[in-house]
Amino acid sequence: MPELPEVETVRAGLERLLAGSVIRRARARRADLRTGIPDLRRLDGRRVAGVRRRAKYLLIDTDGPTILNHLGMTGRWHEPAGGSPGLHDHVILELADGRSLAFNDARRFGVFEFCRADGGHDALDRLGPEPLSAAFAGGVLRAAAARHRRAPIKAVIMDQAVVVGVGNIYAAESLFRAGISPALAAGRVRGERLDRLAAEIRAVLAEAIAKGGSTIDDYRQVNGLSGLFQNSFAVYGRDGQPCSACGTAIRVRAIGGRSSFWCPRCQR
DNA sequence: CGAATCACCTGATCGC
DNA sequence: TGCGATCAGGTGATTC
Repeated sequence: MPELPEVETVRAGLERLLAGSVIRRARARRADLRTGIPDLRRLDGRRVAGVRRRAKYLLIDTDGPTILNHLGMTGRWHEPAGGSPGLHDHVILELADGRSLAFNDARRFGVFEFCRADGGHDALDRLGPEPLSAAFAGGVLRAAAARHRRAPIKAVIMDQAVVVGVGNIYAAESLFRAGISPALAAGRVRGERLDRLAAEIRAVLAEAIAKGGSTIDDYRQVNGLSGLFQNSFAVYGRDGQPCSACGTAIRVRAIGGRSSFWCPRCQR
């Protein structure tokens, strides 16, 4: 579900709601999600310093532990109606001012753990550069394509060890903008085209953040609103519809086990 | 080693 | 209307 733009939008919303607030009582309503949930009593009485993002992970800093949270496919943060938890509200943060926040995750592919304040955690150790940082320089995709030359280019840009934050939607959209077929072996994409692809990844992610992410089904901002970028999709979910650039029908096929949408004329 | 497949879990949707 | 099959935005373990 949530890729970098959605996680960044949730980060901003959580920051607005939580920064400076004191957690009166934090509790998990089940023992685990994708991984075990630690004893959240360590958060009781702690003040939230801020909310950061690394890749698709949220890091919620307090004057005690730092929370490491991944939204998985269906994770959402929201303020429960009437303050009482609903179906799939797995973690409840009751704040000293009377508000409460819930982490809801129907499929339980999410993560709710602690990590070191410096970000030390197994899940964070092998992540590639942030796509919107200077570390995502020209050579990153060239090196990755050389290393994974037989893999489809779409699988390479979705590999979180290569560059973080790109999931199935933004992989499809950035490949369309770069004019590259998602199934093309990475080793057969010329260096200049990889540089163009890196630029399009940055552009599409930045545009999507500006629109509050993409809402297909589950994803919501913390304030409950949908994102808007789904209205800007060129190919994702548009199989059979005419390409906005050339009119050719958009196609869909599984690549690397994921549905992949592309224009067979614009993308080679 | 790299690349492909499977497994985790619930819910929405589709075809019959 | 009912029901089983299929699929969904992610990630990590396993298999080839």
